[in-house]
Amino acid sequence: MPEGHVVHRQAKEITKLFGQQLVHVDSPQGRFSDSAALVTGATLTKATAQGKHLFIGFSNDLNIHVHLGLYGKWAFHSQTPDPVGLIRLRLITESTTAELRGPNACAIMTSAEKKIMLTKIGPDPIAGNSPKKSREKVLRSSTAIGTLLMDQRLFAGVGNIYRAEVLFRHRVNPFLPGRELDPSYFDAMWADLRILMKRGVRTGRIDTVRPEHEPRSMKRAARADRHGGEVYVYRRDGRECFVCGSEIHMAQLQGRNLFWCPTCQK
DNA sequence: CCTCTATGGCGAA
DNA sequence: TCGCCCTAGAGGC
Repeated sequence: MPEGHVVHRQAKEITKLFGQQLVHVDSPQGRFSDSAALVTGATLTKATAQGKHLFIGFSNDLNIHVHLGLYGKWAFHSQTPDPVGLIRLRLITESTTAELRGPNACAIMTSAEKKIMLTKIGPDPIAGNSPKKSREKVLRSSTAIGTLLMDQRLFAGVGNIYRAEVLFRHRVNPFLPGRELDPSYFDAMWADLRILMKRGVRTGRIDTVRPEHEPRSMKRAARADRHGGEVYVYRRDGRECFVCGSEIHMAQLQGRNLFWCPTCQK
């Protein structure tokens, strides 16, 4: 259940474990069997990420496109375990096995098809893509900035946690229409997303709390919310804001839970 | 054991 | 806006 930083980590991991090797590809579950047959035995060249999309490239110009959605998961093993549960896709060498369960998307595509898909995904802060077009669209839009931040054509790889946290860190109200956002705030938030998400790629967790706001009562080693890091507002509804002490609020926005501090983010 | 929830996104209505 | 995809952990009984 990843945001973009996790997918970038997985791309690096798959490249490290399988890159430039002949890989056996199969689908114990069966749903990917026909496609797996098209790449099994070929050399896996490199895995790359754009936003939350993963592309696993093979020497025969085919790619496996994976999107984990809410439930998808990769598991890596140093042996080949007997398949347990529904495994959509396996990558197997003599020394390593990767198992993919529950992805939203898992499909074969040519490099030409991959290229078309990439044009639809939008700029990724981790990849260092230019936010110019996103900036123009956001600053013209009547849609709430909290909704725009979840639009993968504008902010590829940003998910519900980074959305809530970047808005808090810049004290921006989630319901503010994009066109009422001061342009300097767009630039500051994009730059901040780059920092936060690249840190997430390194550490594998989402940490957004500045040192001066860290709650004193908690030992550093003991801190870590359920998502694996320490945050200001995500899933902290009903608890005290680290900055002002107000109660963190939660509301539904476009079917997703939104968290913010009504005092800090007026 | 059961129910609820989730870091996502698609397509139908 | 809703249902669905489809998995696993948390929490209640």
